[in-house]
Amino acid sequence: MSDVFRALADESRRSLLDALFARNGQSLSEMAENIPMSRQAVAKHLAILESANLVSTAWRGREKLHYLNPVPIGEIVRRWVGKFEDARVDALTDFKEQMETSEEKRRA
Amino acid sequence: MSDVFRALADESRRSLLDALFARNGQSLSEMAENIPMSRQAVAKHLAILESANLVSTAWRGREKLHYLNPVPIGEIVRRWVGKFEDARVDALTDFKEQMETSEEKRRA
DNA sequence: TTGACATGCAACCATATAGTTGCATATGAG
DNA sequence: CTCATATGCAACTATATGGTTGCATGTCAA
Repeated sequence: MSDVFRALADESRRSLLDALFARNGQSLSEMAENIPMSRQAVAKHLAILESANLVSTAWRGREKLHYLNPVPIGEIVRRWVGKFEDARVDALTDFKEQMETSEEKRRA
Repeated sequence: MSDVFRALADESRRSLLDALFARNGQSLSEMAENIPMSRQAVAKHLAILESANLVSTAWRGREKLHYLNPVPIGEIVRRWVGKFEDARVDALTDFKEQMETSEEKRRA
């Protein structure tokens, strides 16, 4: 999971995911053409996304095709983000109560 | 949004969020006691979380209390992650179709 | 007032990260 | 076969990041 968060932390990588979202199954050089970065840099980013399981790859001849794999993102949402989402109301309630308490203290 | 992703990328920061989830409204030194890191390092992490709007703070006397703010996480889920989640079936379908196509090519 | 406690600020360090360039290798086309 | 294309690998650089220590500032309590 840590790999997924770190992979998503970089803007370039997120735009690569966006590019695959717009058109799935692109080759490396194809993706490198549409981003102001060297092919090698793009290859590194894609390798990171691949090792985080956010993209899957398949060779077709000498081309390496890249496919979006949204499953890990969904897992993160369910396992980790969902926890905090559920806590929303309680957290805000706690916060307000705390503010009121300290307000009383201040006045006292 | 970029700030949120980068804030969540670090394991230490995620465990700080976990700590606040376990008990909301902790002070800096309180949080620093429960993590093998200097108080100053924890302060930096909390500042990053605060500027990403993942935690809110309130002063009570000389203590700075930290509160979980799950709203940005929810927004990211809806605006960005949700997009890829919705694409799941299509992406996998595209992938399979592509695999079959290349398989046919290979056999031909 | 004085001292202890909570936080802030700044300098510094080691390593990780994002990017580059150059060259090697493999595959498809003519 | 030969050449252009697609990717991989490796070395190198600059900057970002996560951490440290030391000292300054501010607030509560005796």
